[in-house]
Amino acid sequence: MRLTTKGRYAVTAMLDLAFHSDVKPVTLTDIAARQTISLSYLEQLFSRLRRANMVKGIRGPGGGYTLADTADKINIADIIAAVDEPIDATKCGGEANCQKDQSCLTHELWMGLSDQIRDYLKGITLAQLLEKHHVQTVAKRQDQEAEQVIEIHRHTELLASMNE
Amino acid sequence: MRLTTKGRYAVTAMLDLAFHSDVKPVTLTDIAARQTISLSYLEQLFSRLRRANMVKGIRGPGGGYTLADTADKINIADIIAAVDEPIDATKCGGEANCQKDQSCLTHELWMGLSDQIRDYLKGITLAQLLEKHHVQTVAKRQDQEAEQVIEIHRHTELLASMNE
DNA sequence: TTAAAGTTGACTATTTTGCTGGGTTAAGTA
DNA sequence: TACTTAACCCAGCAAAATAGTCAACTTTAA
Repeated sequence: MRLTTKGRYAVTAMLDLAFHSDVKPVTLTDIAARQTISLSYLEQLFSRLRRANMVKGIRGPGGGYTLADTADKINIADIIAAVDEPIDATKCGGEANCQKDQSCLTHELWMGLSDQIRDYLKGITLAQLLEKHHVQTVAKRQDQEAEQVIEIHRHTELLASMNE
Repeated sequence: MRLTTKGRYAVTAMLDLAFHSDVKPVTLTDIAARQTISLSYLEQLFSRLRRANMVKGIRGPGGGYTLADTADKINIADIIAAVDEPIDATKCGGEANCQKDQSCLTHELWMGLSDQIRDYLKGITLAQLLEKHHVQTVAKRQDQEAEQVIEIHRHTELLASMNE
């Protein structure tokens, strides 16, 4: 279990999704605007999230992403695991330096600790995070911000189409 | 609080140190041999650990490193914090993208989670890890292995000196 | 004094991050 | 049917982090 900015992005995006996907699918473009994450990077992350069956992609107009399950059944550990490479057998597995399994056992020590953190994060769901008060206030604020951005975007598009 | 291989190396090395430093200071060379971590990388890590007052360096022959405090007073969170860069103000702090503090509040959500993990790891000490049975068995096995390596090392040195 | 050990800094290679930009494909809508 | 909107899928790239190398220097026990 690693904890990096990549995982943070994924959790943030999933939380945004959980907050907005009740009514209709949410486009990555919207999430990108609200959370100021690049669209292409979001695509990469959601590609993994989709393959891990955390979200469902719906194509075409009116499409977007929805959670594959209810928010109370999606935990943080699974989100992070979905976007992170498994650290698979870093030096072990093969013969490499590790003579037989000796050095690998050292890793197991860390893994034990790592497992405990994983268990801890498994106990936290998106639903629990949504309940937090400040998450709601921030999300609402971001909605308002994003509307302005989309407004400007539409305006720009309009001007562009007039110049053609 | 990030969790990467860097932090894992540091925790592993500190645990090795805690296990061996009762009698006399432990050299990085020994830790490197036992834990198969490159000596130079260990030097970098211990440079930070020393500046964070986690360990004491003792120079000269018979020198090495010892814990700066007893094993029951050194927790995992502090070890990781010592070797990791603080993620200081990634995008926030300055004006950058974050309009005023809006986006920064999103980070606070994650930081809350991050703080909880930190608190959790603060509750785990080196002494607690040492008590675990399999840690002791592995450590002993590594001692035996390392002796063989040192044996071979001495043998090679001897041959080298004979060729001069 | 001298050699063993720690200490420091600069430098390199590799991997991971985060991102850009180019497409293709599926599904609604005019 | 044509067009649009979105997901999906690549290939590559720059910056950062990771992991390690090398060389010089300092301290101190023997």
